[in-house]
Amino acid sequence: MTITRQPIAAWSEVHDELRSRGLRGTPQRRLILDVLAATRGHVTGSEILERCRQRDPETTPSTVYRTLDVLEELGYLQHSHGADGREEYHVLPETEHAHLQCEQCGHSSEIQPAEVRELVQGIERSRGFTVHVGHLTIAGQCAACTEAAIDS
Amino acid sequence: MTITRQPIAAWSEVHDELRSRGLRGTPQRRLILDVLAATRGHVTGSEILERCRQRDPETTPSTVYRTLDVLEELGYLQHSHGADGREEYHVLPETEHAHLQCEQCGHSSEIQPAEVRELVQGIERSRGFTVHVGHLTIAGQCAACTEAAIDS
DNA sequence: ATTAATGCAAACGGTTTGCACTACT
DNA sequence: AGTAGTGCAAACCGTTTGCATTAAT
Repeated sequence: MTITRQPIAAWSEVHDELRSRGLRGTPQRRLILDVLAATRGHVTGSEILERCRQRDPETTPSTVYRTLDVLEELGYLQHSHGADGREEYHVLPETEHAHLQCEQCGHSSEIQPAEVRELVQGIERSRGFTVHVGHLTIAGQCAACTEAAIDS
Repeated sequence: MTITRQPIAAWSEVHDELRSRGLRGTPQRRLILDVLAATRGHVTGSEILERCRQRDPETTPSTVYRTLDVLEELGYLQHSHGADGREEYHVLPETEHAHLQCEQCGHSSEIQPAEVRELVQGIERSRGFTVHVGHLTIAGQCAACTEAAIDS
């Protein structure tokens, strides 16, 4: 017997959730939700736009960005900024995590909160500053690029 | 007797340094260097532009940004991205440090490397990832804004 | 004389806006 | 019918670029 987990995010329900809040379900939003359902981790706004356009070339930036705003207000997304300064959306309810972004190759990987807990707690204790772990991006050079640099 | 420390950055010498590298000293660059000399910590590119314009309204964006590029190449500046995604220049040779940026009020304060050393070393050990501490911005809510939120 | 740097003006890229129109409820 | 959402087109903002001109060496 195979144990199948629930899909991490119940994106199919979000559409209904919208309506129950007096907002509206539209084909455009359904498409955006579909794209998000097929997305893991983090994406930029323009990436979402592009993926929507692959499926429906008519997709408009304003609609996408406005919908992302709504979804963030409802708590389905969170955004932060990557090392290049672009808006980066985090698809929830994945565990909140920080990012490690290589400035050489641009690759971005996740760090679990446990790995940064000490830091976070230290800052919260000493500064009274509440850290948004999901908004934390640590830039630098990844192992692969470091090796490549040594080899050359 | 008063002990006066050397100015942290020898900005007055940078102009000469430029020339000794075959680059050129110009009044525009001198102005930018003056502005930088009067700057502590971090500034965005557009802030530098604005400050230059206060002194010389003729200042042109391209000149400023190009000069900042040059200065960064020479190692006098470093840039990262704030929580709002804008380019943030760090004036050196201040000690390299990370930033704490409040998403409510926008205020940004510095964290010394010592405070993040454990984190940094942990990541470097476990991931082989070289962290650029000077590029690290931790977002969240500062003590003042947290209090304000509680009071209301 | 050489060539780096400037200033202009235009383009960029991602994102946001105003507004008339459409379509969900 | 009422109002949320759409699409368009234009604006936005910080930043970047090409190119002819200027000026530092």
